[in-house]
Amino acid sequence: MQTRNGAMMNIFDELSWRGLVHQVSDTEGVRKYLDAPGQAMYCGFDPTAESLHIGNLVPLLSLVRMMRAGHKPLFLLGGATGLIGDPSGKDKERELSNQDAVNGRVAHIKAQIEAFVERNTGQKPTVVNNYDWVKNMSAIELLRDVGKYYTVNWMLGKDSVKGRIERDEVGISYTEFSYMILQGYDFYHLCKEYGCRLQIGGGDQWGNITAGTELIRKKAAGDAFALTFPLITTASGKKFGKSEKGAIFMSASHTSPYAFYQFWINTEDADVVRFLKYYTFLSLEEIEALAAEVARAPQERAAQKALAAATTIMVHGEEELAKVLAATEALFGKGDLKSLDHGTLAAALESAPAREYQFDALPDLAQILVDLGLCPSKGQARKDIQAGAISVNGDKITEARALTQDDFLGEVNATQGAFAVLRKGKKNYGLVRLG
RNA sequence: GGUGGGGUUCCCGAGUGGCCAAAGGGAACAGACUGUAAAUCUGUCGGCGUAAGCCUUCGGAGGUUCAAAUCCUCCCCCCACCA
Repeated sequence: MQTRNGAMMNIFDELSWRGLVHQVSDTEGVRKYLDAPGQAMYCGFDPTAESLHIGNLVPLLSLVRMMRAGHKPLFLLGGATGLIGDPSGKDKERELSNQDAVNGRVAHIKAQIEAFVERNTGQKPTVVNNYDWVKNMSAIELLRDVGKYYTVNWMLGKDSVKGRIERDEVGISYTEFSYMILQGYDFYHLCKEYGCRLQIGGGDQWGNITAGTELIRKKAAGDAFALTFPLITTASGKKFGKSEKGAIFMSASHTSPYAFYQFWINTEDADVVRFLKYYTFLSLEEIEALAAEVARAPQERAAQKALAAATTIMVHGEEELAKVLAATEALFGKGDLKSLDHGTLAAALESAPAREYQFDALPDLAQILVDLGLCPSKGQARKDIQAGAISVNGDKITEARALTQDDFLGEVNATQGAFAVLRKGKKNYGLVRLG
């Protein structure tokens, strides 16, 4: 990234104008640290699910930005810490995950990070797993070589712990209480092995990160830095990253590229410029131009399209984006659904729910809507039909009726392979096939 | 350990024997308007049923009653104050 006068911009300053810097332990120290190329920094990802979700995108992307700026970030997988459970931001004790599950998730997330980084930098990332250095640590080592550097008094002052102790009905187990010293040790370990002196993370990670900077200061007699990101919220106050259907995952098997794209394209005007800064590599100038577009012609949604395209390419690649755009054009374009090329239509609906029936054993429409997951119950389906929320092949229907031969598109004269497109509201599609 | 107050449908919260599938608000879904936005207005919001109606639900288990979210008994959990 360059400044307006052409000089290379310090990556720290870039993160600042993008609005990604929340807290820094030593602003000048961090800027200086990042001035020289080839510096190491890290961020941890605990394996709480099989796939990362877009809540992980800011930290992940920040490490990628570091890499693109010539640094050497470390992507840390919490194979060990994931077994303990981070109390940060949690108001009650977590169930322990079983080890096989954690190992499985670590493998998935590792592959995911590698693919993501290679797509966006052309280089292989350095992925480390804290299980590798924690698994053989003895209790004596932990207590003598790590625990001795932490006073309980200091630990009790951390928000993650304080919140749980003040509410005595929840409490905190010794296990979760110890989480911060493990994460602290990670930082120390990476400092020693890779010369890593900067850890970044979400706003709730401040306590854990400073547990590391403390340990490094005391044990290694050197400085280390902490940087956290702000909590991302939407203008209307909703949690970012959740659609009505749940979290938006980065893996195509958890959230289809189509759904992923749709999530971003639906970003509110009031959020879109901010999100372009957070979630794309676009420059300040490019983003300012898009902001001007939003002000001039909001109905064009140029910024939303740019945001959705950039994030989809970043996570799923160009090829997937092309497919998603074709599907979006087919489903939201001006044309008549029925006149669309059937191949295009079928491809567009690839990730929509689909059911196959025998023509002479077709259930009633309400049941089909329930089968497709478009409506939660037959009663609700009937109400939706009455409310005019349901359309068949793009034609709105207002009373319950059975699907007839005329409703099916595809090979004429053949019931085999023919299909009908059901839609609820503007955005929910389902496919009925005859088999 | 003592005393007092509670646990209601996704969330908050009203309801103290029939008029209760249960007020109101929020969330959610849909319709209108727009731009696959926001705001606003409208409708829906336990299940089955075209409907009449039936079934399931008010922390849990029993009981009283023609009838219980509402009364009684026991149990579980939470909150507040005191010790």
